Amino acid sequence: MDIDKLNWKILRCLQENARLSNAEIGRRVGVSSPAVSERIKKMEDLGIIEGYKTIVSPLEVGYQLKAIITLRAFMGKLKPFLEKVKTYDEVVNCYRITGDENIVMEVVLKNQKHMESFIDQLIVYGESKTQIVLSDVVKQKEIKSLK
Amino acid sequence: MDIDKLNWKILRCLQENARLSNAEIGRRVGVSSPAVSERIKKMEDLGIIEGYKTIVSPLEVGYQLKAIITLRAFMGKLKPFLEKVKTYDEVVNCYRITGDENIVMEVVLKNQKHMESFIDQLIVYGESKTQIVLSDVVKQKEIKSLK
DNA sequence: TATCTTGTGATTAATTTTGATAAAAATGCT
DNA sequence: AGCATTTTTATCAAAATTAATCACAAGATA
Repeated sequence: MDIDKLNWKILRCLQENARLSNAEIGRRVGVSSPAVSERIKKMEDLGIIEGYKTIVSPLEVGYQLKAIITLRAFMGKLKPFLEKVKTYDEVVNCYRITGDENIVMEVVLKNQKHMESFIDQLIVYGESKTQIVLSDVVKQKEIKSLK
Repeated sequence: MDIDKLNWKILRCLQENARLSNAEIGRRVGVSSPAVSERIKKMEDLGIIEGYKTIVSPLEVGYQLKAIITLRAFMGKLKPFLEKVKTYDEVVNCYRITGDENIVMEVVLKNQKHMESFIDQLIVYGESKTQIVLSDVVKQKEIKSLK
């Protein structure tokens, strides 16, 4: 598909605020609202748009800590972990990666005690390394059109 | 603020699909749409809701690679980097962390050449370590109410 | 020329917003 | 505790806005 200038303009609006109305987007990008609606639907169908998420502040809802945890899985333990990780409420992002470690996760935790018990759960799957997040430098930045 | 059962129900809807109408959310959680509207506005004002983002597929728009890059900043180079990183289109997430490395970033890249030139830019700020993302195991999972 | 795509404008249905009112919860006083 | 007052928050209804759908026109494609 051709993801043209107009679609990028629409995507820029939607990435910045997914709850904008089609009419408002249309006003901003200079096209009618049915056109916006149709283009959004098509981008959804094509998988360009994967979804619309609300960003909830972990701090405001009681998660005092954020951490990056990497895991070097034991022999035969990677696959079981890939299944198990989906059930952890604490894990907001998890990637399989190349290199020494197999997994990197972003997790939210209530407090030190919660962190301790969470890390304890990982022991059976491999060696984990925890790095506490001090601050968000860049958060959920939009994806830009490439030249 | 009391983030009660009803607000969590609303947040669950919004995290799953930020573009649901207030009326539809109201139907699902059993209140009128003005009630939903008012509660959402209050959660926005209080910073519980940080925003509404559209998730764009990096692959579908031409970014073939995703990577996790950590940076161990040179003496005096951390602060300049924290400013510079905001200007990088490739960086979709960036955290300052504890431990050996100071920074962990999630980046999207067009190809190997692009990766090479991006990593080259980092050399002046510190030692970087790059891990290619093989797959998303868990992506942007919603934040749950804690018991 | 014929066909396919995509935007516009119009119509109708649905939604949001606003203000008025009522119910519920919290607060204060005896 | 018991009761009245205040505050908060929900509902309802009307008006304004928006979304979905349609026919049709303008370009692009074959």
